[in-house]
Order: sequence, then structure tokens, then C-alpha cells
Amino acid sequence: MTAEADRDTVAEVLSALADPTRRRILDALAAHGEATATVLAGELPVSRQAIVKHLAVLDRAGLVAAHRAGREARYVVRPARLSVTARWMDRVAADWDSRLSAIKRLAEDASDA
Amino acid sequence: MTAEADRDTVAEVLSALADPTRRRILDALAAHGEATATVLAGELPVSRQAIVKHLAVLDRAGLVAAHRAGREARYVVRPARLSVTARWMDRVAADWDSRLSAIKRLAEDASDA
DNA sequence: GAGCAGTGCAACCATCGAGTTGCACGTTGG
DNA sequence: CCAACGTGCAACTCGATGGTTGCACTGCTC
Repeated sequence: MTAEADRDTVAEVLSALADPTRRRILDALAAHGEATATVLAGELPVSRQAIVKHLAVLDRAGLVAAHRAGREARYVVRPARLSVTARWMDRVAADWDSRLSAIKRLAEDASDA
Repeated sequence: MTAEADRDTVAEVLSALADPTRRRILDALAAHGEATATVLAGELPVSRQAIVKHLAVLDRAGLVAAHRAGREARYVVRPARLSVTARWMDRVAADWDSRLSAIKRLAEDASDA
């Protein structure tokens, strides 16, 4: 995956995870291993339709995958994109850290002079 | 930091990072090491006031810190919360992974029987 | 084959938030 | 000292989106 694709992935994952209801859906989904929108709607305080929309967002972000079993649409969590985003975040944090220590070094050198 | 505080932190960081403009602000800020809202507004295609609001959000999320120098308010990035969120994400991804392999094992056992 | 689950689609509403503009206040430098 | 610069606060607009309800369709089951 290229760096640009990574950036897009990260953007989608972040905005998908920004919503509390979607995080709860992912929690419930992970707990079940596999579940339908109707089942999830039974556990969360929102309508089935709301769940369906959220699942669509999560699907676009690659955080869940769907497969049909007869008349049911079963969803599963997908960890890959989450790992990508976690790594991105770690890289950014490390980058900030090194920049900050560079600044600090400069400041100390200046006060030495 | 307790697990609950972590969850709150993560929620705030995620919704702060969900906005593309805020990510660009953080980028620019990291590049400068230290910058004022006015400077940032000069580099990004939004007004100073928009930057100010975003910086307030980022400050609440603990991703930046401000200090006054005369009539200026200088901002700096703060990596800590970002690392916390990255670790949280990694834990969740690992959790999903183990749940998925547990399911898979069950499925294989079932087909063996 | 009739009826019931379960899904999918569409229209609609309300709220939230990103962005703008205008103005008043403190700070600094000629 | 006053003029200009930078900041902070408030009011307003507007699009995105989370949520709802209603209905049509499809597949299971008796």
C-alpha cells in the first residue's frame, strides 16, 4: 500500500471511529464474532436503519465486512485497517517527538551561547 | 491513567483527528515547532478564526498546548495523547484478531465433527 | 402458497460543527 | 502617545450527518 493510500485509509478510519455509536457497534460486533444489523439494533438504543447506515460507513472504511447467508446479512470486524491506522499514529507521534527534542536542543544551544 | 480515562481520551482524540483541516493544522504546527494562529491561517486556506476554533478543540483533546508570549499565543504539538490512542487502537486490533481466530477454530472443529 | 422475518431504499427532520464576518480589547513599537 | 498588529468573543450561515419512519422486496417456513 502506498503512502497516499495509507493517508486515505487513515482519514476514513478516523472519521468512522469518531462516532461513539459506531464504536459501540464495533464493540458489539467483536463480541459476537458475527452479527446482523437487526441483532445489533436489539442491543443498542438506535433503530435498525441507523445501524445499517453506520455499518455502511464502517464497510467503506474497511473496518467490517459483510456476507449474505440466505436472507440475512452477517457482518464481521476486520482488524487490518485498524492496525494500519495505529501504525500511522505511532509514526506521527514519533515524528512530533523528534521535532520537539530538536527544538529543545536548539533552545539549549542558544542559552549556552 | 485508568481505563475509563483512556476511553475518554481516545474518544476526544479520535473526534479531533477526524477533521482534515485539523490534521493539516497539526502537520503545519509540527513542521514549525511553534506557531501562532495567525501564522497558521497564512498557510492554510481558512480564516484565522477557524484556526483558533480548531486549536481550541485540539487543546481540549490534549494534542496541542498553548503559552503566551506578549500579545502572541504560541502553540506546540503534544505527542502523548496520540501515543495513548495508538496503543488503544493496537489493543483493539489485537483483540479482534484473537476473537476472529477463535471463531475460525470453532468453525474448523465443527466441520471436523 | 400464504404469511412472516429480515433486508433495502427513500424521504424527511434536527442537530452539530466548520466556516465566515464584525468588533472590541490588550500589546508593542515608532 | 497613538497607530497598527494580534488576539478573543459573539452572532450568523450552511452543509453534513445521525436519526427516524414508512414502504417495497425477498427468502424462509408451515
